[in-house]
Amino acid sequence: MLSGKIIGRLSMYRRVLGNLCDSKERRLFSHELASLSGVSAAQVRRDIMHIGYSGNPNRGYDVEALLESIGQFIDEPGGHRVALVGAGNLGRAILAYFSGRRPNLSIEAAFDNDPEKYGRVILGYRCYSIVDLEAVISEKNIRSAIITTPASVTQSIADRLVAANIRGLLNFAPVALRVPSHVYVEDIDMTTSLEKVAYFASKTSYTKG
Amino acid sequence: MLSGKIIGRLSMYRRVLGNLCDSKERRLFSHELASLSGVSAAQVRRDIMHIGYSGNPNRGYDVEALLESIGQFIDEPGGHRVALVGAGNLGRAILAYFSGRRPNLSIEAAFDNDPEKYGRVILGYRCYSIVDLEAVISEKNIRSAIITTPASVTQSIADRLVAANIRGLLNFAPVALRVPSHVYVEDIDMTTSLEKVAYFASKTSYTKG
DNA sequence: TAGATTGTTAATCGATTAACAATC
DNA sequence: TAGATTGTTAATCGATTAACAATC
Repeated sequence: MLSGKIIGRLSMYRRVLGNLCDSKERRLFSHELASLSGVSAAQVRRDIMHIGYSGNPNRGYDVEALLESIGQFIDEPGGHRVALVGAGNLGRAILAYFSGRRPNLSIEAAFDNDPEKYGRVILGYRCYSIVDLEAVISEKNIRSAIITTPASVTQSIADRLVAANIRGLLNFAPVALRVPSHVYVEDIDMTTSLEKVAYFASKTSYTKG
Repeated sequence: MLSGKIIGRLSMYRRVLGNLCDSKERRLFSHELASLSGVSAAQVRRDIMHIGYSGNPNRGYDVEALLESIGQFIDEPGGHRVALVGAGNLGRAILAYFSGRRPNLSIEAAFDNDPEKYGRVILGYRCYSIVDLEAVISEKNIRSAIITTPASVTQSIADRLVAANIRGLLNFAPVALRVPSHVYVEDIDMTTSLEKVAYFASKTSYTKG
C-alpha cells in the first residue's frame, strides 16, 4: 500500500537534491541525503530502491539522475493544475508562496465570494467569483484545490469541489472534511500545530526545572 | 511515551467541543465526537481515558467538563508566549490568522530584518529588528517561535532562538532543522503537502481511466 | 584487496483496530 | 431489565530500525 509519507520524503529529497544540483554536486551517499533531509540513511536507501533507481556501492547516487527519477515517480505528465478557494490573508500568502516554486504545479485560478476580490488579478492569479467554481474548474481542467475558506463554509465548498471532479484537497480550515474515498485530503491545521509546539515546549521546560 | 499525535487529536476535540458548547450542547457520545473529529470512536475513548476524564455509560461525556479537562491537560498555566520570526506575506497572514484564536497562546513579538517592517505595529503586533531577537525574547519570557524566514537563513535563526532559550519551533521553511533534543520542532511544509495532494489526485484519476 | 556503501531481509517498535466485560 | 455506551485489554497492522550479504 502506497503511503503518503514516502511521497513527503521524496518531495523533500528532491528539494535537497535540487539545491545540490545548483551547486554542481554530482554524487552523494545515502547518509548525506539522510542528514540533509532529517531522515535515516536506511530509510533513504529504501525509498530510492522503491522508485526504481539504483545507486552504486562506494560511489553513491548520481544527483541529477536521482532527481530525474524522483520527478518521473511523483510528477504528473503535462503538469498538475490547482485552484485556490478563499483569497483572504492566508490565501493570498499562499498564492505568493507558490509563485513559481514547483514548475509542475500551477495555480490556475483563485476563487472568493467577495466582490472586492473577484474579477481582478491578485498577485498574478485571476480571481473568480465562487459562483463560477464548477465552470472554471471544468474549463481549465483543474484537478486539485487548496481551501482557505472560513470553517463554517468549508464542507459545502468541498462538496462542490468534489462534484466538480476535483481529486485532491489541501485543506487549511480546521474542519474534518467528509469526502468520497477517491478524493485525497491533506490537512494543514496551523492552530493544532502551534498547540503541539506550545505543549512540548512547556513540558521540556518543566522537566528542566 | 507521549506522542505528538494525541496532542493533535486533543486540540481537535477541544475545537469541536468549543463549537458544541457555543450551541448549548451539554453531552455527547464518543462516536459523535469521533465523527466530528475524523477519528475512530475507540481512539476518542482511549484519548479521553488518557487525560483522566471519565464519561458515563449511556450518558456519554459532559461537554463542558471534558473541555475543561482537555484544557488542564494541554494548556500551560499562565499562558504560553510565542514569537514570530519573518514578517513577510506568510508571516503576516499567520499573525492575522492567530489573532485571538487561542486565548492561551499569545504572540508577543514579530521580528524582521527589513527596516520597512520593524519598528512598527503590524496587524496589532509589535515588529522588532532581528538584531533584538535575544533581548526581546528574554525580556518578554517567550518560549516558542514561529519561523517563516527564507530557507537560506532559517538554520541560523533557529540556532539563535535555541541559544535564547526557546523550547519549541513551528517551522514553515522547507529545511530540516538541527536542534538539541530538548527543543521540539513541528514542521509545516506547504510545498510537500501540495505535492502529496497532486500525486494522489493524479493517481486516483489514473485508476478511474 | 580492503573498506565503505548499496540492496534487502529480519526484528523491533508503536500505533491503531477489534473485542468484550463492566456499567449505568 | 434491556440496551447502548464506557473502560480496557488483546490482536493486528504498518512503519521504522537493525543487521548483513552483495557489490564496486
